[in-house]
Amino acid sequence: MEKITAVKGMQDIFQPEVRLWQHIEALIRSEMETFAYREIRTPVLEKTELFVRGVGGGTDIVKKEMYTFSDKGDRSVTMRPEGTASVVRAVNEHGLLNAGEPVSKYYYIGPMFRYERPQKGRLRQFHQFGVECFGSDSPFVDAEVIQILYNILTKLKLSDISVKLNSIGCPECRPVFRQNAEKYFGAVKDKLCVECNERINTNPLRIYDCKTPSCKENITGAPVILDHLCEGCSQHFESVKRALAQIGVPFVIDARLVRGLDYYTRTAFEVTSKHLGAQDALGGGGRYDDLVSELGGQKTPAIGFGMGIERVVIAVKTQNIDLGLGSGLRAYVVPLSRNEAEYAFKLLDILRKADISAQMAVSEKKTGVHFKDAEKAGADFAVIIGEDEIKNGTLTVKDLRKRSQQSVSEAELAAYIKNN
RNA sequence: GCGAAUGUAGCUCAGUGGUUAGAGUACCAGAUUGUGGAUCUGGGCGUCGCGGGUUCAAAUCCCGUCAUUCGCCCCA
Repeated sequence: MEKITAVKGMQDIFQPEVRLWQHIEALIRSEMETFAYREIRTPVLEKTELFVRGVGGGTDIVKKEMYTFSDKGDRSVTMRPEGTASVVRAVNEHGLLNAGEPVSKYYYIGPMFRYERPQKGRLRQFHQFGVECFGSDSPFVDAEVIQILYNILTKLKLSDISVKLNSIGCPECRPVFRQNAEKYFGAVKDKLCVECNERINTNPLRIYDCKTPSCKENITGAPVILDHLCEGCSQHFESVKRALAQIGVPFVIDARLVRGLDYYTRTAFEVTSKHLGAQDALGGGGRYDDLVSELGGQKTPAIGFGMGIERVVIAVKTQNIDLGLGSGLRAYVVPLSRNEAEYAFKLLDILRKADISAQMAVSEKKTGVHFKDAEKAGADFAVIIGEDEIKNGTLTVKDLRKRSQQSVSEAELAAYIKNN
């Protein structure tokens, strides 16, 4: 029989790593609580049209990376490649932005799908934590959103992360920049790579982060978007910088930072880590003041980001960060022979009813092996019941970390374990 | 979509034409018949990714295929 394996680019997450996932998720939820964001859960499957219009028909995501297929009613559907479009759709569909709230703040955690060639930190099914804040164009909201991402990564004890910040302007100032850029790059056209030559007309911003050496050389001296910001965008950008400085979020200006999705305006940011591979962004996002209206809602300013959970996991693991995540198992109950098994099962129940995570040895083994098993299971204590214990009416509780043991009565057992 | 590397024991890997394919580690048993991070002794472990070809003989060479990994691209 041929073994059935997981689909390419999709992976199983299990112990001990799943512990880290749970920790990250719990941290996200508590952080969202303090920042007053509420969870939103949207379907994994959406009408294809949503992403074509939302993400942008010109992006690689839409052009070649979507899991798109026809359902039995011959409707084209797509497994979501990112979260923002879905949230905007949901929010429009249910009129959530008309509920009278000053701002509507949502977050989500869930799987995303992109049909790409897998490599380190890049999968076909990956998980994103994302935040979307609707209804305000205040720079404080930009700062708040960036702070959320920064806080979470910092609370995971990640070092060597850097927050990159840029403004890519708005529909008002971008055309001017575009003209200048086209003029500049047009002049040095033959020194740029093939792809960049295409970018001159399609998306000149992308030339700025091209890695081809000859392109890099010719970028020096090229017009920079930051010099072309209109009065409004410029002031906004300055305010965001001041707000970040005020709350102690360190950042660097990266005039070459561009985001791959079409919908961004003004603020663009990204957090990178040195501990990943070529895919070094842990998360990124920006402002999208026109997306809500482009998807049929009222004109609503908004900003958000997405964070790749797999990448955060990689970063935490390669930095060997100790987050103090144990197995969670406290007690391992060991009946030394069949004669004590029933009593052991009763003890197990006592512990569990006291909300103590407990497990019981179910096969007869040498005592030494039981201790090994208990350690392997990650238990803090082994509770031994043998002939002697039955005779004396006590239990032997061994602290596997301290390697010490003590006689404890049945009545004291739960309290003893809780207190040690 | 393009480029490169790698697929041998649960894990990490050695073995580049010649008997029954090895090591470390992990596992199991015992030394230690009720006490786990040490030592020693013994033990099991394999469709050598899959399919085909060359050869007296293939884990080893050739072709194909699949998978994984890393990079390009792109992005989380």
